[in-house]
Amino acid sequence: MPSLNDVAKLSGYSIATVSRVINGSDKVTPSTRESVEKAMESLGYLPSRVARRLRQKGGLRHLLGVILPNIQNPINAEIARGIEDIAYANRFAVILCNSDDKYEKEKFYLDVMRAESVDGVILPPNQESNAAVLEVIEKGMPVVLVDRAIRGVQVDTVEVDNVIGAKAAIDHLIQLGHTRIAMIAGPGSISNSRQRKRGFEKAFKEANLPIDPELVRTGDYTQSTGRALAEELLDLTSPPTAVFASNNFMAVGALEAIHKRNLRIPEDVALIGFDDFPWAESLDPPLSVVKQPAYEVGQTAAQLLLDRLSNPDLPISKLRLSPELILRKSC
Amino acid sequence: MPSLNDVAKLSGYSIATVSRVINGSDKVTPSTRESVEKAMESLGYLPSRVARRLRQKGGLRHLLGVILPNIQNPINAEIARGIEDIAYANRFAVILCNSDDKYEKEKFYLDVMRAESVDGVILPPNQESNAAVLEVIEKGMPVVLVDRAIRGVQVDTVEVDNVIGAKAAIDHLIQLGHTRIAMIAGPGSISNSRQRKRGFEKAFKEANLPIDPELVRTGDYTQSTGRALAEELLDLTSPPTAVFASNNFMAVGALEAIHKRNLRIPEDVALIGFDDFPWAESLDPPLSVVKQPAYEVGQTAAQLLLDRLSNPDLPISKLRLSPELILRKSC
DNA sequence: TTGAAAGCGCTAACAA
DNA sequence: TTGTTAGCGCTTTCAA
Repeated sequence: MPSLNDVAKLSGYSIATVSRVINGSDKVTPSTRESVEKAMESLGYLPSRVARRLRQKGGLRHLLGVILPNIQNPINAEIARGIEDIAYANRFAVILCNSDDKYEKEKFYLDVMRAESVDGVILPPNQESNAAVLEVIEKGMPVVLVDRAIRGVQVDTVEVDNVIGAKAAIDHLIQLGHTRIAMIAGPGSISNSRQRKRGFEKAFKEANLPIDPELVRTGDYTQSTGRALAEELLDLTSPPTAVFASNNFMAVGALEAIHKRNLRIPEDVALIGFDDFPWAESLDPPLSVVKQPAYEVGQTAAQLLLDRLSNPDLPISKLRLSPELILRKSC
Repeated sequence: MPSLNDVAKLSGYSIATVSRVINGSDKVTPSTRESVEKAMESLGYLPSRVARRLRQKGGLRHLLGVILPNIQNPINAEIARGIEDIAYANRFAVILCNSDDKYEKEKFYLDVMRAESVDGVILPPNQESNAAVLEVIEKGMPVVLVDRAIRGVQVDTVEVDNVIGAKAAIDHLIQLGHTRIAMIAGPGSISNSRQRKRGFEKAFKEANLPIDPELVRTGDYTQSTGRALAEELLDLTSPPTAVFASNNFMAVGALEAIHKRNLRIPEDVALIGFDDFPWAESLDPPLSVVKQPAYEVGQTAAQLLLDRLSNPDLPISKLRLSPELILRKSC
């Protein structure tokens, strides 16, 4: 790979002048610029981002770090895409990692981000990783939290209003006349999961309806626990007439369980899930969901990070985007 | 961020010695190692991957570049995950980019990869980008192609046997007694799409069945063209009794079109798609598909790249993994 | 076993 | 407007 030096030699100018041409300095004669550019062209020269990052301590490195639980979850893919589109528009590249919500992986990748001196990191922290995230923030790394919040620090955050989203779903179910509404909740260690449960409870409270603790089960956001817990629920002597699943995978699991028992949806059991996905419409029946604006979450987070990089003194933003209740045929 | 120098000062040794400790050289006294490690610990020192990449021209940079069309396609997410799991196991980080199959984006990201001096790049080339990909390969960058092949170079490639996969689907349909089988094909510019069409044709040929050109339509791998083309097909005076869609999105689009006309599946129209996805089982009816081993493709490609890095003289591998026909309820 | 010093490719301060 | 030079954090000879 040709270096600055090669270009300098070929063009007959110094490396400083070549550097100026690259960086678009206006202190270069047009004719100089032209011959330098010609030299770069003929060598197929490309400035090394690595050398640049090493040197230019103040400036932008044009590299973002993104750590998500699992890119195979459409919600994460949407967030990643939102981030990447903003990044690309600003000529940033993205190091994307999957943490599986495992502390060890998240810590490893956080270290990678530091070691790569990325400009900033976007991630949804989980409870266990808070310490590692906190440490990175304290070390001065710009961080934007998405989807999940963290306590004890002031840091840019883009969340979805999970309480409102869950409440809207339950409100609708109650309006439909349901009183025995089950919730397949997510892990208590994840803040969005706790919030969705709170929305569930709030809806009951406002409607002056009692919650049957037997109808509230906790899964781990996978399809298999969704199925298993729905089966438990349907086995109850007094089973629920409606089920609210706290994420996309568990909703599909619940759907499978209901089908397996040949129950009609929504006549025998109504079903509503949190998280929309490209095939929700084509399910049997088309699944009603609370749709989070995941793509916008990604976009907003990336923009927030970029803004912070160009202006570190900006006040901290804590954004909360609104989910949308999409009624299809399952309730 | 603390540097080598800081550690050297604190520990009282030179930067060379500290470097040796970091790199696990055996030419360091245990007691020296211990005090250096203590210094690193107390400073929270992390070697800069950037500086290391700049200096160490021969060695591994522990950074991979991956360029995929769109991470929101589950197939790409699976490939990405396969790559990442192998990368993580070997302590590599991954720069992941979405090209949207656009030449401009692919070129930009290819430049980024060079500029970041990644160890190697994994990508599915599209026809237009071949020149850019070829250039990168010629510049000496290790490249592994996935999913799509390229002509005119010897380069490591991991493909899926699309011809066999498509043929298996059509064979099955023919066995079921179908003769008017439609194909919703993908763009001719993408090699896997051409291969799937070839599989379709081959099945007809072997069965001594004529292909009605009216039943072969070309879409662009999106849900909307899948729907539109399926509608065209169903509007025919002599409509098909079975439809084969060349990818997941178009299959779902076709499913929607069939539902919209209240046709029964598979009684009125049988449907089979290429590409499996997490919700195919929960569709109405559960969708029969040709499943590509996308996760394995990713894993294999990453392993191939890692092998090549550690041994550049390895012979070129051209692997072709087998897809699997998964029969559910739609045919 | 350890250290001094060169240099990877670049930016930026200073000089001319 | 252009060039010289120091130095970013590291690895790697070469010497001690």
